[in-house]
Amino acid sequence: MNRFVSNVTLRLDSKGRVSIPAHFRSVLARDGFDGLYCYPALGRPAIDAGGNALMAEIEALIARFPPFSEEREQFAAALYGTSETLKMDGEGRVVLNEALKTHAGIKDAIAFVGLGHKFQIWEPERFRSELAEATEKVRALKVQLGSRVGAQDAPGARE
Amino acid sequence: MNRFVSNVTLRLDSKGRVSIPAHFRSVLARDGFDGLYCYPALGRPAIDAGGNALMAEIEALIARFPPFSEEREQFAAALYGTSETLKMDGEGRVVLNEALKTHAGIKDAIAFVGLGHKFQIWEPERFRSELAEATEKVRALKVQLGSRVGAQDAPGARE
DNA sequence: TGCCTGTCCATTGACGCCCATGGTACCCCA
DNA sequence: TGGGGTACCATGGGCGTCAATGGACAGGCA
Repeated sequence: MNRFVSNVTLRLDSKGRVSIPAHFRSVLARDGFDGLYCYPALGRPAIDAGGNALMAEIEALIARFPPFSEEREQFAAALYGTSETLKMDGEGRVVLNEALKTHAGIKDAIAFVGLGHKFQIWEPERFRSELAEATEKVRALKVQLGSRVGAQDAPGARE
Repeated sequence: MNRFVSNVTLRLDSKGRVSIPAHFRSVLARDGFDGLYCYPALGRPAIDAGGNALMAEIEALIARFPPFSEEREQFAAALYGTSETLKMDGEGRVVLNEALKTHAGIKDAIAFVGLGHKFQIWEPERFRSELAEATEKVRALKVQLGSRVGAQDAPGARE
């Protein structure tokens, strides 16, 4: 498995350290990345985190804009400029800096949320409400898809 | 046979483990997936479960949205973020985490229900009533189809 | 000198892995 | 066709390992 899936919430200790879930660590290791690449998520109170796959995706995103264009500069600043590469200690823990914690409103606990090629770091309470909202949207889309099936293409069976 | 069919109900042991029905296991093995990919079913108190085929379906759903778009992030959180890849022990058993059990209202027994390319995990009592309702719908639909069959094609298997 | 950071070790509780058992359905052979 | 044997499957339980967490200790920088 080379995707980040599932979610867990872990606590920060008195020194501000937090364990990266073992499952996520193994994905990072398979990805060949030592440490944790992360930056404040755009437009939401969370932190994007991952390894080489995430970095490559960002690079591809920025490369779509012509060199020296204003968009490119802005994207580069917003993503690269705010990125950090956190070191992991021998037990697989990291410490977030103040900027990241402030952005996500993190105090003493963290929700790790797998998103496939990357994962996000949330303040647990905020994640709960975000998840409720997201679930509602997915359900709405499912209904929409369901109404198209039969009239249009129907790839494999569907619930 | 590479489809999940039929239904059985099995019991959880004192450690919370439950055997995946041997027939389902063999389908998973043929699918080349080690373990069990699963997530809370949308809009119903059940758990969707399967292997690579199911994961590919989720991936396709998310891939419809551009990277870093808000929709994609939310969908990924709702789908990947609530997914689990459960490990199977040497005897083909898994243990469900609390989130999944709560969602489906599972206590000490499980109904495994084949749905073709995936299967669902239900609390047995709830499944009985769900099945009764579904049977009624199918009967109604069959009448409807009967008038169309011959004029139309019947698309792939469906729940 | 004092604090922050990185490294190392200890604890404990959960989980993975292994072996054992009982029951059942199927098969083979008389 | 019936009886015995066998193989597979669901289930139970023991035990070792690993993950999450807490804390001690040694540099390095201000």
